[in-house]
Amino acid sequence: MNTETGIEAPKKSLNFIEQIVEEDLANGKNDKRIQTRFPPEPNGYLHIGHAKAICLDFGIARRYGGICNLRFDDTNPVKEDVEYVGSIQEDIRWLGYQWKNVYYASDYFPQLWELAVDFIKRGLAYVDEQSAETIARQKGSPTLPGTESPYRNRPIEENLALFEKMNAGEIEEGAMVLRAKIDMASPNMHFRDPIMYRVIKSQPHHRSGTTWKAYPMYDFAHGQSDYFEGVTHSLCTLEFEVHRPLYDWFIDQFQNSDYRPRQIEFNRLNITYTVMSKRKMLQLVQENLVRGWDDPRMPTICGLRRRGYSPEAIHNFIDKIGYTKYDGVIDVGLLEHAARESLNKSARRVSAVLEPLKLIITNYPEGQVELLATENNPEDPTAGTRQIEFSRELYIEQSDFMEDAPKKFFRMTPGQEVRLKSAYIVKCTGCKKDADGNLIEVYAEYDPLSKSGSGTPESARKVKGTLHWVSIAHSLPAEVRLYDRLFSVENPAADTRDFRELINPDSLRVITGARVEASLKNAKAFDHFQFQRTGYFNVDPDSCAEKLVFNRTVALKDSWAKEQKKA
RNA sequence: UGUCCCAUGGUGUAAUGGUAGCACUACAGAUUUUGGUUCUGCCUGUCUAGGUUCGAAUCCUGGUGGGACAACCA
Repeated sequence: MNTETGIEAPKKSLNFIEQIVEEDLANGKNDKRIQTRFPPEPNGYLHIGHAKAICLDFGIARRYGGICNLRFDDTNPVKEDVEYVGSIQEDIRWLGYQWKNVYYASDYFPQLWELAVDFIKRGLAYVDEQSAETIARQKGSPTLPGTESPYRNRPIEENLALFEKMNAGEIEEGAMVLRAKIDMASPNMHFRDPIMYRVIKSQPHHRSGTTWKAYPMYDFAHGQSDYFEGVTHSLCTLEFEVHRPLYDWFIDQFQNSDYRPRQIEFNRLNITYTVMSKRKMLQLVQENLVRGWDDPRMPTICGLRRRGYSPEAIHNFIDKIGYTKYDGVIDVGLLEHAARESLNKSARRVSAVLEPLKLIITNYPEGQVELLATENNPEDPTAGTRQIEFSRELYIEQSDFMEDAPKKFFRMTPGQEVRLKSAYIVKCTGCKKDADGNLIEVYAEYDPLSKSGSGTPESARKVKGTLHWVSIAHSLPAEVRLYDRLFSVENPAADTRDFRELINPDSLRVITGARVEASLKNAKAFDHFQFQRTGYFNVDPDSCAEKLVFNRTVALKDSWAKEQKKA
């Protein structure tokens, strides 16, 4: 998949929604028009679950030559904020999609009002002035029918007058609502005279200000908005399945042509070791349990972006998980795999030593500096090479040295040869410790004939291990942030404990003393790299010339670590 | 003692009445100047009981298990 040009990868089989769309097309439904919409409520940042919906909504339109509009579902001024409108648009664009039009449900307030008035005039709606508690009680339960409101058969003129008052500011919040007159005994709870309008006076609307005091509810606004816009396929998640009969009912009351939008529900995205609810994410942010909506541990689009995920990685992931009606939980390993798959092809390989240990090449001339050529990306022949500095004093990774090593330890240990990546083969000769037995430095001798790429028999020698390194004098200090899963249990949502108690205390580990190669000096925010043998990293926006800051997107697979765990 | 939805290896997803396949994971091996990548091999699956059919993962019925619905949220 190429998100830049919008070319989708060829697919072997259709998901159930694509099948419906193709059938509709084959049957000439809606004049063979395909129109979808992405309808976020501007009350939070988009997350990977939204990305799944975005890929479907925009993807269907793109694939079948239709259009997809962005519609902000802003019918509740209490919860919504302009703050989110911009970030939502930015995230959609970043994913590689462009909407045909931007709409706001609030743009339809006049039309919806007219429609509601029409419902009243036709005896399909009434103003109820009971309290929320009373209305809830009368609703019955899923197994018990409800009872009718005493206001249910109010004269039409009275309903019209009260509805006007609701919007004129003459009625207090909670004092009156407009309800559809359907069936209080319906086995579907949503048919028990659902609320169409409520009064909100405490908060101005982010777009319409104080023009309106009565605001439509989701069930009355959403389907009608779809209808006004000409949506043909209204795709949403499974929890709206029970709403569909009501969605259809409202439209049945006024539609006057063959056209009608069709709601289709698919499964929500759940991923192990994270939470996908806006409410919980908001809590994480507000209670400073993470550093913001774009904290790299968050499953938000901006968090994943800051973490170093590419749009391609997210598309790869979404393609792998598919769309069904089965409500499962995706292994976060699949998301990580998608990141590696994408970054492996694109990330420039660089040397970075996270936990430095001094290595002295005792037979290398003091003061000498050599420039060595090294590949930028072995997976991409067009990526070319660059020069790196080699000298007598280097840093290697602490974990790459062991004084008493097991047989399978193919790294630096006294008496064993290893290759220094793109440089020489060296043989460890010993190490030095302080009075407390702490390792200070390691010594090795290099084989001058073994220079990488020199073509000598010595350079072609088979050596078990290859280590990454940086020249001390030429390396740059850096802060490196290592992330792990935010939660320590697979499914925080299913846990009985408060989700905040389940946060992984080691989800962020900051390394301040890392050393990286000189070529990273001018790396810019969001540039991504592979730190050789370690993982994929990108430059955090906190980074500056004085202090480079990197985020670990995802570690490389590590079969040595696996081996050690077994032991 | 309601309505609606769902059930295929550990996870996710195909097969639309005709050989249960793919991806991830795990495991084993080959290659490798990243213990990465790549390649090969391999384990594991149709919730259950009936029925229809020459033939059922697929259609029907009953069970079992899971989920959604009782906001003046979306």
